[in-house]
Amino acid sequence: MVKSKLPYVCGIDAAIDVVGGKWKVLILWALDHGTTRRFADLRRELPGVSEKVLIQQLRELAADEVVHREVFHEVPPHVEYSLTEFGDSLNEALRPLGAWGRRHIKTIEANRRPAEFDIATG
Amino acid sequence: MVKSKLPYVCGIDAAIDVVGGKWKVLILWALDHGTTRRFADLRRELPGVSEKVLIQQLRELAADEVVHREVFHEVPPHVEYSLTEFGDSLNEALRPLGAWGRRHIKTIEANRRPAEFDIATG
DNA sequence: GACCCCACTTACTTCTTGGTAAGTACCCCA
DNA sequence: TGGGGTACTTACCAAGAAGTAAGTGGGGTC
Repeated sequence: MVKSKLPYVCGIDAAIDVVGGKWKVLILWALDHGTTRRFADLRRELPGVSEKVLIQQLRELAADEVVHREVFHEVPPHVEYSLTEFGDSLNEALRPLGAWGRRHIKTIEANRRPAEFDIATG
Repeated sequence: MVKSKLPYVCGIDAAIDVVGGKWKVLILWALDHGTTRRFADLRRELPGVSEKVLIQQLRELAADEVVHREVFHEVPPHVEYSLTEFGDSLNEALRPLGAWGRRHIKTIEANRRPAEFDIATG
């Protein structure tokens, strides 16, 4: 995702900057409805993400105050990730866009791979 | 902007793929409310965009059936860009996200430049 | 004839993002 | 003592998105 230059010229610009990483909306989705997840849980829920990138995006979301990171100093210690209220409001704002994408996902995919076939290649 | 791998795992993934270029939401905004614009108009309305990137993003939006490109074979010939109905529905779906970004733009900007000052540097 | 506008196209470079793979440090269990 | 789990960090590399700059080919204007 391409970062917009600051200052943002409009709200969408800013919002997409927050949400534009390859795995960020998926992380937001995984933490929806007040869900709490550990680092290793998220790894398992996002097949294909590397540890490096997952941490990177979690840190960025935390820096944006969208995700809350809490360390539990128990034995053994662990870390829990959840949405902040701010993150929750972001997820709400994303819902119409998600619905649009879901509604048109076939069209979008088709336009994105004009060289491929939808039928099985023999 | 980072492209998601196909097939998309959720609608947001797909939508952000359509809208994720650096200038795309700005183009969508410029063409909002049935507005029609020429290439040169858009260049002027998006200060900082290069011709190469503007055309590239217009072509991608057209390939996604979000933007309509019409050539007028008059003398002199020219080209007009406008939103399709599909693009219009996308803009509608983007509005809540835009409102969220606008509401929190100060917070987002502040979190995005922790090393800079908001007061003028002397 | 020189210059501007329109709508691009092309070649080259840089910068950012993400991916790969390995290492760290600590704990528990058998 | 070897293996597994937790939560990272680090270094290196590749792909792609965007930026720069120049060229194209038409027309119209002074």
